[in-house]
Amino acid sequence: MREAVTLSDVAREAGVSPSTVSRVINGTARVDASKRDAVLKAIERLNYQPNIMAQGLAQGRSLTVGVITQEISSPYYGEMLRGVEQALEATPYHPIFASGHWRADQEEAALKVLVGRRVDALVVMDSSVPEERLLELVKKMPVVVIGRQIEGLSCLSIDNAQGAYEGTRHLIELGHRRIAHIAGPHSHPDAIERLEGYRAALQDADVPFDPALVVEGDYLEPSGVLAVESLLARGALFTAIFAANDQMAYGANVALYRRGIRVPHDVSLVGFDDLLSSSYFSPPLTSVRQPSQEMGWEAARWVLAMLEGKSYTPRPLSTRLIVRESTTLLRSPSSRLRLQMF
Amino acid sequence: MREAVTLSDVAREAGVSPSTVSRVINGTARVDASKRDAVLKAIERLNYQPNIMAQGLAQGRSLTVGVITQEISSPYYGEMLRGVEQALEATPYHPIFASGHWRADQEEAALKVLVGRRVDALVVMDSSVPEERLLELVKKMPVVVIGRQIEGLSCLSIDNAQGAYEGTRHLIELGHRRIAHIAGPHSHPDAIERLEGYRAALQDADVPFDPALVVEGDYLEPSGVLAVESLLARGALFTAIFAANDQMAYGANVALYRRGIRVPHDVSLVGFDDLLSSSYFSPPLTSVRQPSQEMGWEAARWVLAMLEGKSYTPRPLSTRLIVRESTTLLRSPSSRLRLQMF
DNA sequence: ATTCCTCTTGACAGCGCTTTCAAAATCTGT
DNA sequence: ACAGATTTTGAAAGCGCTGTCAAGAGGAAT
Repeated sequence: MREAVTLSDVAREAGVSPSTVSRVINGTARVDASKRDAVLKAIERLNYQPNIMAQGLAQGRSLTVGVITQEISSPYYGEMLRGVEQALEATPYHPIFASGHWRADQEEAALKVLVGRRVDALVVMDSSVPEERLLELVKKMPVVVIGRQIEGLSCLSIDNAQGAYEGTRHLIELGHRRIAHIAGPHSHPDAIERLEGYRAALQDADVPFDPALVVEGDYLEPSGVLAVESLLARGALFTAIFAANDQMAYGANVALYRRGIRVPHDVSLVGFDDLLSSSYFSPPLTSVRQPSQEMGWEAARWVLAMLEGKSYTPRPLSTRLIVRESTTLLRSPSSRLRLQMF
Repeated sequence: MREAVTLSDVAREAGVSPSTVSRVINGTARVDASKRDAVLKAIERLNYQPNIMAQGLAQGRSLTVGVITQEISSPYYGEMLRGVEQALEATPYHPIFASGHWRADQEEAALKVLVGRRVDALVVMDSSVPEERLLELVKKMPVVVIGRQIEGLSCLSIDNAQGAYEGTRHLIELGHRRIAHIAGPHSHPDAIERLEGYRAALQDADVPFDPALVVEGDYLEPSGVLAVESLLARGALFTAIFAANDQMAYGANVALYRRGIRVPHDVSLVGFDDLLSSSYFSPPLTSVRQPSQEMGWEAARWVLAMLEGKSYTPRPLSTRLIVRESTTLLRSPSSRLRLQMF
């Protein structure tokens, strides 16, 4: 483990003072061309890389942006993280991630770690920590919250109700009237909003809302399976399913497949998020696209702007229905009858 | 942005010297019980959190483990990252990620960033950087390489050939003889190994190897689509496909679906990796499981051990064929004929 | 009571860098 | 060539923490 070259090594090599080296590195003040050259050459020769921690200590910043996700391996967060990564790419900042696993206590622990590491700013995705905690943090550093609307904070989110409305309306337009909904956990505001969008679409089309067609999941695949199984078990009649996210739609799809119910032939299926993999699903999944990567990107740009004291107006983020092959026109009544048999 | 409490604040509050506070925090030396109490109380009262950067500077370490992935949003790396995260959870270390995007130059840039941030150790996944570069790094810090075997480095990888062998043999055992292979990029050693495993299985079963049945992809979904399309376009006859990874299998599946070729009815499909989502694929994908999360975990434990100067023997990592519903017995010749029509 | 030990404690010098501040160097105009 | 204005430069203090070192406090032993 050989010793790292320090700034004074460079200074000695270039025959100038450490201050001067610092100045050419940061461009903090003008330096005579000849000396600057010498310094740059020395840096090159010694292959010098500033010690970020020392810089941080001296300047009171870490060039680090903390990012709270709920689950780093989830495809949904993966896309957002990619967005954050991209936005930070050409800047001196680097992201550092920590996962909350949808649990307030774990998220709090994650926040502690990031704050302890002196991140300069924070991007919090789908937080489940109390509002006050975030409001407290925002006094210390720039914070952008994704997927939650909190007074007094910079928030970034999509119109979940609108997205769900469109997804549901699409099914209605295809002739479906008995549309089941696999909802997200009711502890998630976005899940509630999606449920509301679903209900609004039904209402606008004069389709009565049937609570028996709504099952709550937890946004993960297995809960989609369970949801369909429970619907089927209790003999619910439906010709379409609107799932509150793609992962549950995936689960629903397998459950249907297992029962020999074909998508979209027997049941149409709509998801929400439009994960990268959804276009490669079979059948390719109709889904309400949420611009996840862009959201990560916008959030990161936003905190960067705040760090520079600039103001920033994020581009409006909107959902868009992506129609693929998991939805189709409602078939003749006979098909509905067949379904009844399960 | 209120000022952070420092160690001296705590010292003043507790009526002791900074050294004593440091000793209490790190347990570096014994401290009189009464004073320790006072310090702990003061820490509590002021809600003090040590400045990691200052600690790092003073101790010459950053408590950070750098992780090079190729694409943070990829489900495959997501699982590994989760493993790393888990392994580091109860330690003072925290991971910091950077992506190489399968390009040596970008990976080099990512390495630079991590080294500049003074990571204490490095986990490198599927690196495409020259061997020498890694050998150079290992002189400076503990390094564990995943998915590549390099003399003189701590490497962690599965037996790709063996895995591919089993996946292919499974198809053979189901009666298939015309098995197409969607290979990974030949620049990846693992892709080569998988291709070899595929060939070995064919050979052991006396099935002649037909180069026309092998198409190269790039490990991403679209290339799976393309692969199938090109096989079909050139009139290749096959009753099964072994894809070098799940993502390409997903792509292949859609392409088949588009042509009305059913999996597994008309064509059996085997993937490699067994991504989390593969069990929710429809049909649920038969795949060669690679214990990605565990690999991330083992790699992280390994570097931790190295940091502590301990030796570590990673548990053997092996692949396992997970048979699901995308593969089935070869059907009567008639089905093969049907296929010919495409 | 005196000396010698052992523990506990605080002063202080860094870690590698930035950032005043004032001295040195250069340039202006006359 | 000289005073004054303007750059350019280096010395030095400090960012918050650790770790060495020696002084101070008690105890034990004589």
